[in-house]
Order: sequence, then C-alpha cells, then structure tokens
Amino acid sequence: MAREARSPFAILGMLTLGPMTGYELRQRIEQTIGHFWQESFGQLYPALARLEAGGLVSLREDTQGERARNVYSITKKGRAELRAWLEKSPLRHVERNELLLKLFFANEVEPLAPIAHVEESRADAVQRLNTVRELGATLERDLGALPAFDYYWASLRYGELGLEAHVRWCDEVLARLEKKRTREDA
Amino acid sequence: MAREARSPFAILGMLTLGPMTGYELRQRIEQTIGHFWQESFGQLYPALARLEAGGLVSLREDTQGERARNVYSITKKGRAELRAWLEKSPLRHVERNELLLKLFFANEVEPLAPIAHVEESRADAVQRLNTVRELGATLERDLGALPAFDYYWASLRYGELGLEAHVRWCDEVLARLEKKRTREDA
DNA sequence: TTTGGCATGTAATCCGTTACATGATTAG
DNA sequence: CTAATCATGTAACGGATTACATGCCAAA
Repeated sequence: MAREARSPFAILGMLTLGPMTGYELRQRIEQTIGHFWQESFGQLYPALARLEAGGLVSLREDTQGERARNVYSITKKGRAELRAWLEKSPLRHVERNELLLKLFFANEVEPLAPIAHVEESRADAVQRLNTVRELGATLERDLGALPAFDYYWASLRYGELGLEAHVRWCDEVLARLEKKRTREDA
Repeated sequence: MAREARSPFAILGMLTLGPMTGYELRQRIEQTIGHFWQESFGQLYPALARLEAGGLVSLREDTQGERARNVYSITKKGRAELRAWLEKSPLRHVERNELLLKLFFANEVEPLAPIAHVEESRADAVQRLNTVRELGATLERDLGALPAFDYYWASLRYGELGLEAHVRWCDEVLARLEKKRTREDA
C-alpha cells in the first residue's frame, strides 16, 4: 500500500555520478535537484541501509582518513533497477497547494490577508527566478558539453518557465484583488 | 514535529459552504478544489472525529432518511480557527517532481524513454487545460456575481497559466531531445 | 437481480520532518 | 579556543494514500 518509495531511486540516481557518503548525498541532492527534490537524513540513512541489504548499493568503510566514512557505490543490480524505474511512466498526482487553498476560502477574512500572501509569494518567486537564471548560465558554461546537459537544462528551464508563469499569475490576481478592495471600501 | 496538519482546515473551509457528510465533503472537494487539493476517506473520517472532539465542528446524526448519515457543521470556534489559519502566511515547501527526477538521470537510458514521458505529460496537460478553460466559462456564468468569485477565479487562472507554461516547456524539451536523438543516431 | 452510488470506517504502509544524540576535524 | 563543518545514525510524530471491510438503497 501507499505510494511506491522514490527516495531509493533518487539515491541510486545520485550514485551514478560517483561513490558518495550519506552526508555528501544530501549535499549534492541539495545542489543539483534541490529545486524539485529534497531528502533529509531521516530518509537517507535508513534508505541506504535497505539498499545495501538488497544489494543495490555496496558499502566501503573508509577508515584511512582516520574518521569513519561509509562510502556507497551503485552496483550492477542497482543500476539495472534504476534504469527500469527511469523507463516507467511517472504517475501524475495532484500537488497540494496551500496558497490556493487559503485563497479559495479567503472570503472568510479581510482581503488584505490574501493580498499579502500573494505579494509574498511573488517576491519569493522573483528571487528564485534570479537564482535559476544564474544557475542556467553557470551550467551552460561548465557542463554544456556533457551528453547529459540537455537533461540538466530541462530541469532548470522547467523552473524558469514555471516561475515566470507564477509571477504573471500573482500580478493578475493582485490587480483583481486591489480593484475588489477599493470597490468594497466605497 | 512533522508538518502542521492542513486537512482539518480544508475540511473547515468546505463546511463554510454548508453542512455536509464526510462522503459529500469528499465529493465537493473533488469538484471544487480538486485540481490542487485532494482528501481521501482515510484522512477525512479520522479528521472529522478529531475536529468534533475539539469542538470545531458539530455532528448531527440524521436518521430520518432511514439511513445513518453523519452531517457535520462548522462551529463558531471552528470558524475562528479557520480564519486565524487563513491569515497566516503559507509556508513554501519544495514539491517533489518525479518527471523532472526521471529526466535528470535520463542519460542512464535510451532517449526514447524520457521523450515518451514528456509527450505523455504534454498530452495530459493539454487535456486538463481544456477542462480548466471550460470550467472557467461555466464559473463566470454561474457564480460571477458572488463576492467570492475573484478567489475562485484565481485558482482556475493559476491552473490555466501553469498548464500553458507546462505545455510550452514540453515543446521546448521535445525539440531539444529530438535534435539530440538524431545527432546521436548519426 | 445486479450494478452503481451513498455512506462510514479501519489497517497497513510508507512519506517526511524535526529533534535528539554523538563525536571528530578543521579553520579562524 | 571555539565555531562551523563533516559524519552517522535513531526516535517520535504526524501526514497521506491505498486497500480492505461492510452494508444500504435505488435504478435499470
């Protein structure tokens, strides 16, 4: 029951980039796919243990640096399972949107509240849009020649187009709500 | 620990539209906010029981129709808590995106797989875009005069702009991946 | 009579965050 | 010396979906 676990596949995917510790996994996930995928230690370490038990990753305990480090690598079996998963169609599921939920029932409160929510959301989106655009420039410069570049580009372009649309939506909604507010104040 | 529960507020919000059974709640949620918010019975019934225990909703057992129906209404206390929640800024959190995850590691598989995923996603978005636009027309005709109309409109407009952006993204990605495929076949 | 809709709920399982707990190394 | 970073884990808690379980009523 429940949804199929996807954290293990995110881990296997990251391990195709090279062997890593759990700690490094968390960092690299944050740096690369962090805009649309996050993992916490509470997920990572137990998931790694299960993957190792299933033979999808192998563990090398690294003691040469004096400090204990558990370095994980993807195995042949792990790579095969990852590929099979990558080829399966992703199932769409409805993302809960708390901002929209608060807006939908906003007639219960003064218009100033939803207006503030949308303004905050807009500011946040503008800021993230800048980050995404900067990241896009760096990525093209540094990794533009890699075969995987098109796929990396796709995820950034998703963020860019999505955030642009979000900002436009905020502007349209704010215009309407301001109009509504002056209308009702009169 | 864990995130604040939001299902109870979705329920309270729906109950501002009138008293309802758990079954009706599920239906009306599906019909109205279903594009960005879903609730299953596994959430609804326990949540309703807790809301009643806390005095945020009141229960009237309806036996006049011979069949047992538990009709819930929002109480004054419930409405006050709903309003307080509606005024608080929604916390943004990163939505996991399985399509992007599969694309990000798509270099592990043949390009045909990610192309198929994006094509499916595009078809799905186009279909939902049609639905949203039809819904928008009906909404304006039927509820255009309500004070809450602007808020209902906002949620539909969100879907419309978001889906348009998504379709555009699919087209851009497909163009790139097709180019990549012919390049690599040569 | 059988299918579909109305209606209520529980159980299993996994998702996911936050807090707790511990300790070594490194840079300022 | 001390703060930040590296590093590994567990515990607690609640969120959320899916499947299971049950049964009535109405319409075809």
